[in-house]
This record gives sequence, C-alpha cells and structure tokens, in this order.
Amino acid sequence: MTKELAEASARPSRRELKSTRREAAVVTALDLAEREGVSGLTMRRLGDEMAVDPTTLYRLFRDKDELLLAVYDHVLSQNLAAVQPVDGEVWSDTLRRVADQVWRSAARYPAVTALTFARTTGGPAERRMVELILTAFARAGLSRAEAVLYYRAFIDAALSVCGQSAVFSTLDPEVRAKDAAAWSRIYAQLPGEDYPTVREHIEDLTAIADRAVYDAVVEAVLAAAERAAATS
Amino acid sequence: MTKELAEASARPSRRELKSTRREAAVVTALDLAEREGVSGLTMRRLGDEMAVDPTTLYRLFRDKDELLLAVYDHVLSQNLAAVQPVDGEVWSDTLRRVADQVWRSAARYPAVTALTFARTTGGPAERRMVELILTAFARAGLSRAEAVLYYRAFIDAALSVCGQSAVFSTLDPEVRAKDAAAWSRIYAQLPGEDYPTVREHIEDLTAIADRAVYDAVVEAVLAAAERAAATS
DNA sequence: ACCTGAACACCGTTCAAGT
DNA sequence: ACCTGAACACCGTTCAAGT
Repeated sequence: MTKELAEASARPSRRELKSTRREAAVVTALDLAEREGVSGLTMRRLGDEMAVDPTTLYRLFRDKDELLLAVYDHVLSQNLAAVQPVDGEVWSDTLRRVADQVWRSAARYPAVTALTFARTTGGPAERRMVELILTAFARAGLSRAEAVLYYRAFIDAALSVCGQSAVFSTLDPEVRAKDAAAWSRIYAQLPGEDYPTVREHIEDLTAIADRAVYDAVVEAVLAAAERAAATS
Repeated sequence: MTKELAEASARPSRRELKSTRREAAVVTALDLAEREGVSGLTMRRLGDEMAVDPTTLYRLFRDKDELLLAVYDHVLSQNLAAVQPVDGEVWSDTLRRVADQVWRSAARYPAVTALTFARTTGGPAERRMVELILTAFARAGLSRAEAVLYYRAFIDAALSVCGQSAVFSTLDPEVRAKDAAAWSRIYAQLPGEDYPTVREHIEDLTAIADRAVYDAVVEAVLAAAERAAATS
C-alpha cells in the first residue's frame, strides 16, 4: 500500500504516511471488533491482523483509548454521510432520519457502539452532526435554551438507548441468552396473586420489539419539542 | 461472623451459611467497585478485601458475572425500598419518584451501574419494580399494548440515560477530563461561518445540566403516555 | 528512524494438592 | 468438606536492544 501511494502522487510526507497507516489500523480494528466481539479487540490481535508487532501500534496511537476514539469517529463519519439534510424537509423528519441512522449504526457495529456510546470525540464528523441536529431544533422555532434542552434530550436518549441495546448484544452468548430468557422463564411464570399487572400484560411484554420502544422514546422527545415550540 | 450467627439462632444450615457469605461478598464488592472504580473490582482484590483466597469466591458464585448480578440485585432492592407506592398518588408522580431514584442510584453507584445497566436479573427486587412501574402505566388508562409500550419506553430511557452518565463518570479521570473539555476546548472555538448554530447556542450548550436533560426525557415519555391515554 | 521482543504488573478461571 | 496455591492463557504498556 505504501508503494502504490508513492507511485500515485509525489512522495508522501511522513505525516501522510502515518495518517494512512492510522486509517488502515482503524478499518482493521473496526472489522476485528465486530467479528470477534468487544473482548476480541486487543492490541495483540490487531497487531496479528496487520502483520505487525503489537507494540508498533503505539507509534500510531498513544494508547488503546485513542485508537477506539478514532474508530468511533470513522463510524460517525459514515453516519454523517448517511443523513445529509434534504432541502425543505420538515425539521422533525430530519431528526427521524438521524435517529434511524443512529439505530442502524448501532445494529451494524454493536461492539464499537458498546465501547464508545458515552464518549465525545470532538472530531470533524461529530461536530458536523451536532450542527445538523441543533439546526433542526432551531428550525422548530424554539428559544435558544429550549433548542439546546431538546437537542440534548434527543441525542442523549438516542445514543443511550442504542448503546444499551449494543451493550446487551455484545454480552457473551450464554449470558445474553440467560438474560433474554428471564422474560419467558421468570416473568411468564409469576403468580397472578402477587404480580397481577405483569400477569395481565405478559403477552405484550414478551412480544414487544426493541425498535418500537426506541421509536416511542424518539417520538416522545420530538412531540415535547413541538409542544414547547407551539407555546413559546 | 459465622460464630455470632451460630450463637444467635439454632445452628445455621449449610445453605444459610453460604447465603450469608454471599451477602457479605456482595456488600464488599459494591464497596470495592465504588471505591476503586470498575477496573478495581477483580476477584483477586475482592479476595484480599475479604481475607480469603480469590479462588474461594468461586464456591460462592459461578463466575464474576454471577457476582455482578447479585450486586446489582442488592442495589435494586435498595431502590425498591425507596419508591414504595403512596396511596392515592397520581400515576405519573409515582413514575417521577421512580425516575428520581434511578438517577440517585446511578449517581451513588456509578461503577456498578455502568457494569449492569443493560442487564436483566430476574431477581425479586427487579420483579417487584416491574410490577410497580407497569401498574402505574395501567392506572393511566392505557390499553394493554400501550401500557407495555410506555412502560418499556420509560424504563429503557431512564436506565439508558443514567447508564450513559454512569459509564462516562467511571472513565479514567484523564480520559474523562479530555472528553468533558471537548465542549469548552473544541465546540466553543468553532468558526461561526461553518458552525453558525453551534456558535449561536454555545453558552447554553456548555451550561446545561445533565439532570435537566434527564428530566426532559422522562417528562417527554410521561406526556406521550398521557396523550395516548386521552385519545384511547 | 523505525521496529522488535522481552518484561512488568496485572486479569478470570481451573484443578490437583493439601488440611 | 472446604480451602489453597500453582498454573494457564491471556491483557495493556514500557523500554532496551536490534536493524
């Protein structure tokens, strides 16, 4: 790869070379994490995967956390590309597309989502995304303080709920199965005298889809913003 | 401790002894995790703390995950005790007290919250809590499917947002400081031409409190449930 | 100038050996 | 019947030594 680059353009600078190798490490790390799970993403295995000594990676990234944030920013840039604003679109529809993309991204990259959903990168993709979402709320006709409040309610709720799903889906298979089985194994067997309401709702409790719950949360926040805009 | 117990009641059975020692391990583990952070809770250090060989803990718990769930259920039982229903209380006020308790618990036990917020224990405290919350939504006058939908929206949003805060607050201090500084260091410096909306809202963005965001999400879900009840 | 490999200080977990 | 300690197969990270 170094060779092709050198032929394509003028001799790449040291900085360009380093950033190319960083990008390669980021792509490999993302693939490794999603293929092998959260515990499969280790510096040693990433080194193996790239046919390089693990300690060489410390020349590219200060530590594993910096690598992780770089992977997260890579994912965010994909998300940003997928939600480019549409001319004349209603503000809330823009946000619905954002929420949908956050969900898709978490479903596609559960391991990296689980590792990073509570983080702030401050990177270029994240900055553009903040501007895009905040602009949508500003278009709704909210005051500055309200726009910020609902922006945060929206993005915190979306990232958190998707993060929770991602954390759950990256548990060890047996552990995940045990947790998931609690609803059919434990809750479905609870005596009606002690747990009358669970008993009455057990069919819906076991049938409901995570995506429907996520949509309900997102719509609740959008509706709250809409009402705030109407009364201000 | 074994001695006192033996004196207090008739000789405790093997099972009682084991459950007493489990409870002691759970309390020590909770204390250790919150004192030393997520990475401080290891079987070796818990063994040290209890003056017992680490491998002895494997007689009390199948593995570290089972210990963790036991600690989580211990926390849940405290939460349950703190939100006992009040006679004649409006359904939404019960849920506000639950949401407040979830927040307090996450603030008090961030490490354990970060480790368990996406889990289902199926334990006694969790079952009572499910019944309590679901009953509140049923009292709102929702259909069965709606009650379940908003029950899930409420508890998923509450646990997720508190979990996100907990994960963030258990990061290494330097890493946390770096993430937190992004708002003042990066976002406050963005040029107004490229990021006009961030620029316009930067004061509110840096000033807003996490608790206000959490309350906005909770109130949005409660209002959505209220409207659904009114139209059904 | 860059990479390697040994080493350090840890993990969770198993199991033969002790009392 | 219970506990211990050695051991296994790992981690992230540092740093002297090589090329």
